[in-house]
Amino acid sequence: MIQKTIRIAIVDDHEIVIDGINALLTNYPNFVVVANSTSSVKMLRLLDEISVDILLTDIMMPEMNGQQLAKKVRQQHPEIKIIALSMSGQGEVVSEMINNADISGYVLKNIGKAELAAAITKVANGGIYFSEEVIEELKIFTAIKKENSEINITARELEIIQLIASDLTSKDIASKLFISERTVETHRKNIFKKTNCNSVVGMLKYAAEHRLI
Amino acid sequence: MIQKTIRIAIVDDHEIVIDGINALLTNYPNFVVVANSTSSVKMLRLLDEISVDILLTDIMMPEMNGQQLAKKVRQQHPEIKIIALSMSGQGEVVSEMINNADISGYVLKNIGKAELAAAITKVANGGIYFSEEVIEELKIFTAIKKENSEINITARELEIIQLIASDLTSKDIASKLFISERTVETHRKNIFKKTNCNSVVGMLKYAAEHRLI
DNA sequence: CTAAAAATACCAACATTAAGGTATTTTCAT
DNA sequence: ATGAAAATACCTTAATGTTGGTATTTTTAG
Repeated sequence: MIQKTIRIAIVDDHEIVIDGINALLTNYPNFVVVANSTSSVKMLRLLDEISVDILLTDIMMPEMNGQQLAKKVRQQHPEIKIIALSMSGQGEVVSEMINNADISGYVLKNIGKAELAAAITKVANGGIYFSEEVIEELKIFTAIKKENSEINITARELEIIQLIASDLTSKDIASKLFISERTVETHRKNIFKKTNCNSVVGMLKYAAEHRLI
Repeated sequence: MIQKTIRIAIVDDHEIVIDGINALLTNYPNFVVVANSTSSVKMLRLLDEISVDILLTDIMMPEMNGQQLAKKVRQQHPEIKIIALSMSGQGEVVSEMINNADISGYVLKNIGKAELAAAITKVANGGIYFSEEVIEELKIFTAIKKENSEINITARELEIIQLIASDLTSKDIASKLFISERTVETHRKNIFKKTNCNSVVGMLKYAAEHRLI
């Protein structure tokens, strides 16, 4: 298999990480890093001028985060393949990146030389690459999502949950939503039944676990 | 000022970061990186064999975290100066590192070449170096600590708070602690008064803000 | 040792919540 | 337009929580 040169751009708000990736990639002659930036905004401008095959981007960054950057890049430069390179790999973020920013890969920063090279090569050849841990997180997130949709908390109930979580009494909630206290009580009751709880604390835990608050 | 060579060891569970720091430091001829490891346990063994002036260590690591490593290094090699290099710089961790592991510096990973070099030089010459952001976090943490000590939640009350937070009723707590329900109610009352709350949710928020749970 | 702080326990009275109902009105998709 | 789902509202009873007390024992610091 003939390997043509793969042009890589790197965005990460930590200079150390950029230097690290560069150092990792110098061992591979068919990779060439053509752009580096600690600012996602600057990178977006750079991509208008430079021809790039693969964008390696961090997720948590100031100004513009990885999700926003990825979406813009997909719009403005659909030929560029994106690999997210993050510390955590939270299922929610991964899911959003896949569904809304159409990324081709997602790896964690504890990645080694060989794995990173493999990921880049695979994505450059039109494939996808997701680290083991990322896939795990995604599975967990998908399971939570599924459970949420099965339990089917209505929008109004969600609103009530969030108001309870912000320390309002039933009376407060009733007057805030211009409904009767009885109604709030009914919603409470239904929420408790649906979430299988018998106290506010339990409900809040449920809500936190299911990313409702 | 004559600069003698400074021997540096680097521990970070992310290969990328190690490579990055190495890359940053190659510009400075009086720094020499004598040891690298992605494992804190391995680094501890390495330090028995190699002579090192400065240990740059991550905080969040598997097996043995930065705090534990720093404490052991202080005991076994008191001549080695330690600089923590972390993503977040949470006040609590910083405080613990200073008070229990006697570190000489704490910088964040968004640090640039010049600042890292300055930090290492300063510490190598017997000084200390803490990033601006770290000092800020430390101030916030100290303020919370002070507020905590002023409000003076007793150990028993803290225990009750944590049991409430884990979704136990007063009755449950009473039987768990082998005390009367009345006593639990009294503790509850006192906690609410001290924290200026009038609901469990408010109390939990207070507890979360003040790092009690 | 002693005084202060903390933990313990109880009472009364009122407020709120939980859990069981039933039932009407809106909203929304077919 | 119509039937199902959601939101609305009310009732009752038992349980739990809140708030005001008082008071004894244990621990701890000076």
